[in-house]
Amino acid sequence: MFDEIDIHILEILQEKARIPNAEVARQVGMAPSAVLERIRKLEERGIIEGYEVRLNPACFHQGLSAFVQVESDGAATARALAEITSVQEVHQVVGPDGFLVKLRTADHTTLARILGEIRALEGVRSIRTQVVLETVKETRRVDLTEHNGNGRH
Amino acid sequence: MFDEIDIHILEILQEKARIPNAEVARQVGMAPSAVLERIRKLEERGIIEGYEVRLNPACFHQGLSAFVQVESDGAATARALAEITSVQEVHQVVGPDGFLVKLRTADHTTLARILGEIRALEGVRSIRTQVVLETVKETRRVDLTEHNGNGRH
DNA sequence: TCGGTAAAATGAATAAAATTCGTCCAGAAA
DNA sequence: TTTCTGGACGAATTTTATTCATTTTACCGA
Repeated sequence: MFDEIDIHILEILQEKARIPNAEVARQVGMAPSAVLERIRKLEERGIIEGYEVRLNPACFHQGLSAFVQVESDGAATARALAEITSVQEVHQVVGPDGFLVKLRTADHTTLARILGEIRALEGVRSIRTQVVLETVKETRRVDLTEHNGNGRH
Repeated sequence: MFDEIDIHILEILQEKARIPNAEVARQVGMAPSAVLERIRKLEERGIIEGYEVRLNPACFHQGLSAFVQVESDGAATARALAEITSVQEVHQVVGPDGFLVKLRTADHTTLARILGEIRALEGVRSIRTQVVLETVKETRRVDLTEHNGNGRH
């Protein structure tokens, strides 16, 4: 699927995605055109899903996070949850709780409103909310260190 | 803090962070140099925290997600949790559960090992694990639509 | 071992973008 | 009104992106 050079490129992009391709080429010691070709193929294969800017949520009145256990079944509920803009994540989990939802809102008032919305969704039997006091770690980085050794995948 | 043009720029970058600055300038109808200056200031002010590539976790043997409620107190536990590479998120939550941890591993075997590690951490009284069957939504995008009206912030 | 073949890397050439900087304009302050 | 300040502009220059013909590399079968 990919080799060590691809991994190296991905590591660089994972750190700073908006650096010029020529700089990536310099760091991996290859011609820019070759690196460009590799990145394109990684994109085509769906290994690279996209590039995004990481914003400081606190700057946008989005400082309050919460997790909600939604006891419900059925994909309809999941879809309805996913449509709420404050909802950042919806995971179907094993067990009676059904879905685990991650929220991000401005304040407690907004949180209360969103929780009301969720409770009112069809199929929702009960919810249990956990408000986040402090986020100690929050990354989405994929661990690439394991992939350095093997050539193919 | 920022105006509508900044919001517009951030919306564009949130969609596709690796597009050329000249293209951003075209879309917002300004000179590339002015857009560059704005982006720099957004970075300096910490509004833009960085740029990252979004990888497909399934391509890196990271297809299994789980949430773990770690009943514990003390920042030491949080720090220890954060150091585990499989741990993607550590949130201190209100209530007896202490910390909510998000994991990403290759398979059930690795998950079991990591859970053992967490259980063995000093100060951890009990853990409760929820394995993710399916992720319906997973985004980190900040909702910028609310910020279109007001000039200052 | 020896071609033969396909995928990938190179490097040159050109188009495009990034970056710098002097200048200008508008609004705030004196 | 005058001065000051912060952006925006646009020209000039450096750097990159992108394409493509050529070369290299790796692998396979005879």
